[in-house]
Amino acid sequence: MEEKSEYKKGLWSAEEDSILMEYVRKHGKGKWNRIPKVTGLKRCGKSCRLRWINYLSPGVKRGRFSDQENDLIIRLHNLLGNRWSLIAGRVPGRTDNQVKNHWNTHLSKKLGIIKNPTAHSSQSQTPSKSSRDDDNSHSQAQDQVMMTNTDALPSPRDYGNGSSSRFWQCHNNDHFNLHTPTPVNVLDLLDHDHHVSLDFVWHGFA
DNA sequence: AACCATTACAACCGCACAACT
DNA sequence: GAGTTGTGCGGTTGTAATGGT
Repeated sequence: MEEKSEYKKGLWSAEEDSILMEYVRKHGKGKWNRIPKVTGLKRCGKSCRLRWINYLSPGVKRGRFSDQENDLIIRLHNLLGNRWSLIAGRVPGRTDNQVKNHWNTHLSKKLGIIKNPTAHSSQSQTPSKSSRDDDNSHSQAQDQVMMTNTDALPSPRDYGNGSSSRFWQCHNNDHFNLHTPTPVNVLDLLDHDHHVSLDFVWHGFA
């Protein structure tokens, strides 16, 4: 479908950003694949969408994560696992990509969670997609953190993978109602029903 | 000052699903 | 119903920035 080198890759320039912002201002979000045709921008629609969502969108908060945000993310991760979009949906101004990166670079280290115990080198995990099959099989260290009732919840991966979160959220609507406009306060659930104590997690945190 | 290692973040890739034709 | 397109998600990779020697 797509020509091999038709689209540019790598970091976005300020000029490209302004083109994309102008397009969204005029046409609104969506139909990302039309952007290169309409604007002449040498970026695929997928890249445009990502750039907008993660960087250009006015609602995106930038800069350091606060302690409150860290705490929130840890709690939500205990509850939801790697459902980054769901977690990000509960952290105002943060995108799933930001949350995911922050978790992988900061929080997982601080919590002593080792992603892939066999692949010890920092970068070179085996790139096999098989990780999709067992990515919810938390490390032992993480299991220690998982002192919630979430084991009683169906694993999102039990329903397949990829966008299974949609399916999952439907099945859990009666439980958490995660994506409704007036959602149940997940933290309340955590505090009252799951008794997640993060004191042990936070000792040593800055 | 120069080099190397590490960190933090931006971006890409592949997959899956829903909507549309 | 089958095929195509658009979108969203999570994992992974690339690279700029920073720190240490």
